[in-house]
Amino acid sequence: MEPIHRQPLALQVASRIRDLIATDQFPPGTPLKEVNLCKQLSVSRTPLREALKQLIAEGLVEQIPYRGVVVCNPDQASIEQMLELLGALEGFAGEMACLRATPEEIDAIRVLTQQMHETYEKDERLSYYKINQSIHRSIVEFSKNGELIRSHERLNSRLYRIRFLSNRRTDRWHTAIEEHDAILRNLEQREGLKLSKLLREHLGHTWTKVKDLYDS
Amino acid sequence: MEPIHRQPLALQVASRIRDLIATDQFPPGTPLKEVNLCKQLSVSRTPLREALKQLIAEGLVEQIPYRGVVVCNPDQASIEQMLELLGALEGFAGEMACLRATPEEIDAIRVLTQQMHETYEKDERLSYYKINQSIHRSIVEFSKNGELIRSHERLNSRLYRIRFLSNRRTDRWHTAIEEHDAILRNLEQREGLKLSKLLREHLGHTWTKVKDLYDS
DNA sequence: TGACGCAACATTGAATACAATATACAAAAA
DNA sequence: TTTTTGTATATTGTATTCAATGTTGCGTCA
Repeated sequence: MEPIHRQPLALQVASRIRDLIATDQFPPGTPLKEVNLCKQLSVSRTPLREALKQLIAEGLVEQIPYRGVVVCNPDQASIEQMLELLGALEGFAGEMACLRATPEEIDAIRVLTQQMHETYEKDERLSYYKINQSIHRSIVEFSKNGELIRSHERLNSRLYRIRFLSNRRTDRWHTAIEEHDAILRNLEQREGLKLSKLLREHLGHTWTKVKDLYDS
Repeated sequence: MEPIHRQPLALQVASRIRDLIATDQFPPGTPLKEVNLCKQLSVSRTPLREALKQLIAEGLVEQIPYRGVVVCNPDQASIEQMLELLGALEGFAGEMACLRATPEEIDAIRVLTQQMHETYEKDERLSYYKINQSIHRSIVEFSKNGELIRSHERLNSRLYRIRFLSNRRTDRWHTAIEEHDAILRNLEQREGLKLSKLLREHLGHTWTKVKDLYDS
């Protein structure tokens, strides 16, 4: 039987703060002062500090001894590196997915890609963003490699905010959808190497979008 | 001037425990009881708990609520997945290193590979193991992608123990060295794709070695 | 004799208290 | 006026205390 999963306070606190960062309620640079947060979340310092330790390990916040932790503000260079790595991870995941995904799983991607087209027609940016995330996450899942899935998840969560912001830009939207069509096609035909290349390029384009955002 | 880097107690404790796990002094399954460890390391429970939280995030130990944390004992499947991912990471790193490594850096790999040959002649297993680790770590560093370097470092540390144990086996030692020669050659000629393939295969062979160890 | 329940113990989870360190501001000296 | 230094205050780092939960073992009852 499926065991009951408990949720220690520290874990709950951690995911709450993660969300606050992802949704830009704690924008980069925000100092996370322990006593303040304790009051806001109504927990004591111990679980809060344990939660912060997690976020530090994830690279979402950084700590300076005796000076507290602040929300990370990755510079252009490290965002580029993160996206480069994300591309490598997704590319590899795609390669594995071509070997291991079931036909039903590929169907699911087909459905999502179709839905993505619909959001484009209706000009629904938020839905588009979420479906896009789903597709990428699904492909990674279909690699059937738990370690890869976790690594991708962690890195992706650090990029969530910045990609969300860059999603506002409307240029390249159409191209992105075409790329997704190509991704689907290559997955269907289990063309691992081509799919891998496509996914890496796809993420590369994301970087140029983000870069524009920064430069403007 | 170079600032003095402070090392909060929790960090020091974390790396100490990491070492104890890597060197098999805390073999898989060892329960890490807080009060015991506190006495052994002469720290109080708070920094110890924060250190454990880090190790949990790294996947080196696992926690069951109200029942403590134990050293992870990855099964064959997850070791295979970890090595698969490690291969992907190193493969990608090799590709990038071909683009970004300086001639001096490639020289360094040449020296290390030469030293590796010497350890083989002298039958020095431990030195061989360490030089091997250095080479792989260096290639990853030469990718000049900090995120990639950190991801690799973390995953590699989780595999340190198991690879150390499998290093005892003497078969395949010679082949491994030949592979390293090929790796060096392709790096020298900046053949990114070939190098990537080689590194992935190299890690794949590691998996068969580990698997033998488990099966026997 | 075996199973159930209760109680004592062990261990972790959370909160609070205390110590160490950094920062800011003001006062004094050059 | 500027620089320096000392002190007050805020904040994090660490230790200790208290509470909640899980486990074990013994005794009792069927």
